[in-house]
Amino acid sequence: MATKPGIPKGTRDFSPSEVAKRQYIIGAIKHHFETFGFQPIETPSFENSDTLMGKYGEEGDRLIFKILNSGNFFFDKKKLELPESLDELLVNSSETINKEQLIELNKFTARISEKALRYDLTVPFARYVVQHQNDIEFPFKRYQIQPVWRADRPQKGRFREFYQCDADVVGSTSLWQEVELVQLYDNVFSSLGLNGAVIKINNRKVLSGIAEVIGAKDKLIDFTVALDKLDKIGEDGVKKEMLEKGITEEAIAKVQPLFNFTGSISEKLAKLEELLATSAEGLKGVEELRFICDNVMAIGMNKSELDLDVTLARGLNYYTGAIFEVTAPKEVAMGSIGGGGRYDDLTGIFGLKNMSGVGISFGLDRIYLVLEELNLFPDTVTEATKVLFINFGDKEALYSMRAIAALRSAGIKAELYPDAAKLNKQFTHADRRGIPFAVLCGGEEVDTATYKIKNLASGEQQTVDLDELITRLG
RNA sequence: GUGAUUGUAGCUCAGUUGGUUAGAGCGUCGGAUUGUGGUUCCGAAGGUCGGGGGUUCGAGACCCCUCAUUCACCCCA
Repeated sequence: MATKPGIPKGTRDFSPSEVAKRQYIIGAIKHHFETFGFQPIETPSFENSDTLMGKYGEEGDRLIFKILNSGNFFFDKKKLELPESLDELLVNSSETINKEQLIELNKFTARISEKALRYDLTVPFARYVVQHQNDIEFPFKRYQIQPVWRADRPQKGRFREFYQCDADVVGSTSLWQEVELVQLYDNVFSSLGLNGAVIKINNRKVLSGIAEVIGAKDKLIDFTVALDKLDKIGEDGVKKEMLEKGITEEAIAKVQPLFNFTGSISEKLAKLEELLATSAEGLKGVEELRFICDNVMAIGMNKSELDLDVTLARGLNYYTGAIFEVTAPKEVAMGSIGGGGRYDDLTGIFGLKNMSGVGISFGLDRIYLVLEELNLFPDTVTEATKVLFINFGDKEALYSMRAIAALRSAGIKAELYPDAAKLNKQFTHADRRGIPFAVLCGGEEVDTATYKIKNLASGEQQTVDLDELITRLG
């Protein structure tokens, strides 16, 4: 029985035109990564589970695709033995799992699954840096464009297999890196023809400072997660959530200016400086932001905008300094198309201390959707074959093939229809492929050493010799 | 993990309070048309109505279970 064709949920097939457009974006990103001095690395699709587990929080661990041991490993009886404490879960699946059982389950899982699919590019990069530290010249600027996998429940714009395009610098705490990364964002988006991408910047130290000032230092995560939703659920919604999380009304009142945070970047910085006057860490964050923003503005931007956004709180788990996020121009409601930040202890989890990293990431899929919506893909991106030779039979095909070889040497994409099918069918094929020219070589043309070239858009056709044919298609 | 949504031809979808042989458009294939396509006309093939169970004289339609799908939340790119 034939199996019904299908692919796992959250995965996608890409058609030739989709691949062409994706390659166009990747090409632009790669080009600018390289002009900024980043070098490519690649890491395996799957890592040892130990490398990945516990690096993304409880939620993250759940979303890691685990690979079942294969081959002889799978039949190791000792490894397959299920702990007694889990028996009741097998019998009664509605039973909720308790903490001890969870630990047992994790141990069991670790025995039958020793490898897992890469969840992001940052952790494998950290592993790479530590493992190859003797061979790396620091500061190390690397870029990496590879797919990652998450056992998420897919929805609009979210997949279980998707590409990340990351550029990171490790081994330097200089804020000039942050300045450069803003420029890198600007260059890539500007070269893709995207006007008005907003590069938002914030600083983790500022967020910590705010939490310190309001006396809710232990609730930093709750506070920033709530604040991050400002443009989504509004001022009242955020306040309500903060109250629910146990942040006092008094504390919220202290940061009232943050709920209506407008003005130029320097005005915003002044406001923050005032607000954070009692927090040394907060003031440090303001200084960092000022350095980055002042220098970016002094150098100048292309077609993007820079904005200071205190509601930016993404990736709090590891960011320690600058936080970046890029949103699409306002006219397309697409949200984030890139993000990044600085993490002071990138490699600590693998035993290499004092190695600061800062990096950014491009959201390929969303950039694709934005360019599509704004009709910014150049027509040439999807152009494939330039000319199709109509097949009249083997004798004529041989004659055509000689011309095709000459055209290909001249760098022109040319091909022969493989079968001597009805002309009707061959022309239809050319149309559907979007091939702009057809060449007819029948008995007459072979005898006179000529070629009949037809422009499929206009319908015009002319009989020419080989040199003229190459000129016209070149 | 939570809450919804939708499953009918290769694709997009109709299908009336439950009623005889489940339809359309597009696509595919053939023909008009073996030296001229993208637009015309004619014809054909293509269905376990997601799966299982139930109600009924009768189920694509109603009920239960299950699987899949899409969307939102959580989280994230």
